Amino acid sequence: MARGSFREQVLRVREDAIVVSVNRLLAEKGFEVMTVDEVAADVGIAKASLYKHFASKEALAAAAMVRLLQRAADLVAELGTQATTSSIDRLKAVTRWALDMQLAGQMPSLPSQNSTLRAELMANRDYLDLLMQVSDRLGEWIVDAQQRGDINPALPPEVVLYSVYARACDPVPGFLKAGGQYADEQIVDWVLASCFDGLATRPAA
Amino acid sequence: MARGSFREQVLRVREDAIVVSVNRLLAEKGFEVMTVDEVAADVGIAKASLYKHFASKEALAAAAMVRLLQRAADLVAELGTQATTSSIDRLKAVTRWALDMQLAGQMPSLPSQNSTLRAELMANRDYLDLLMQVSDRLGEWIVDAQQRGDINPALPPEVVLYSVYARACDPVPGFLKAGGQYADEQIVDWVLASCFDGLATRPAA
DNA sequence: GTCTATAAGAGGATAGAC
DNA sequence: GTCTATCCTCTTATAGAC
Repeated sequence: MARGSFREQVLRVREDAIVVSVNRLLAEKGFEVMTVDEVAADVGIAKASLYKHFASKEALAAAAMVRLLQRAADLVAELGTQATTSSIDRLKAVTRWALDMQLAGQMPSLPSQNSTLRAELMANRDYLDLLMQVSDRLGEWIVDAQQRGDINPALPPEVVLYSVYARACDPVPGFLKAGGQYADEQIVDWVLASCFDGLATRPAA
Repeated sequence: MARGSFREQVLRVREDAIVVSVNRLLAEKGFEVMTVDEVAADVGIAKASLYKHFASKEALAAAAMVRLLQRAADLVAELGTQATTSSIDRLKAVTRWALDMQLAGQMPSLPSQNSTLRAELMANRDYLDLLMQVSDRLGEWIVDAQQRGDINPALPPEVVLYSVYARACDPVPGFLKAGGQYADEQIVDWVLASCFDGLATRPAA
């Protein structure tokens, strides 16, 4: 990918700073509560300047979501190169990454409910392409893990895939962190364990 | 509890109709996207009349949340009378109820993020009392189930409690229902299984 | 492309008649 | 308590100078 002229590079850096701010604010307040004024203030530029870079508040948020999915796709690609890592461990690694992001306040909350953002995302080719790319790869790992006996074959791969995605907006880590008595790593371990091993006691192998 | 005069009974019925509408709209769109105009239109009265019953949009939503918690408390109390039901089965029954409510479009989405509603709820005694009442009872069952070897004793009861609560806003059932190829009961069974037994294969007992 | 200033409109809340 | 009509704030988005 060509870097373009110096001006274009400056532009990309600025837009990246905007998207980083949007990502953080989305994680903190969600799309509806976040205002464009806040974004402008956080970035340190005038609101009108924001609209020179992004056509709407939805486009602003969509850019953050695409960036997030790009990071997920990068992680998935990297895990795919590690021939020694099993599918189940790859799935756990992705889930752990999502939980880490969430606890670091960098996981924008997905709009599962009615929202103008949802409509924008469903019409965004970059977003949909990345989502499918990641989902396909995770789907392969899930099926492989089921064949190897590491994931319950009674569950449709769809159920497993959605369960992994759902960790990104799981309120449990936030509740535990709000309590203030556990370290982030401890929280992630517990949530990971409850997700893959369940709440019930495991029978002896 | 006294029923009061006829006028007061009519009032209660009307307010209940309002709260039912609010509950459904909260489940459908969430607090931020829901508008008071929509509520008024759905109930079939003027917006100003709504404000004779409830002081604000937050109070409106809080009433719906209190009603939801009241139902949860009723269910928990009823389960508590069934001496033959084990703690783990009681916990599963509560979780199943939450999933049923969600699939029926009657589970208002909890405001885990920044929201004026959250502040209102944290100042609402009815809400907090009910929440503590339900949490205490669920907590007892969790500890008992751990002692009986039905719930993983390595998990703090807090983690288990939050995991049960989190099923109320789990996006997985909604995703599966949106796919349209599974019956509601099937979806609930899968989500329940993944919650208590985990995604990983269970070793032979 | 960045700014200041402002348009345009949605949505929460209320006035006042009945 | 219910209505119609209105107020007013907040927020998205843009106009126009530089």
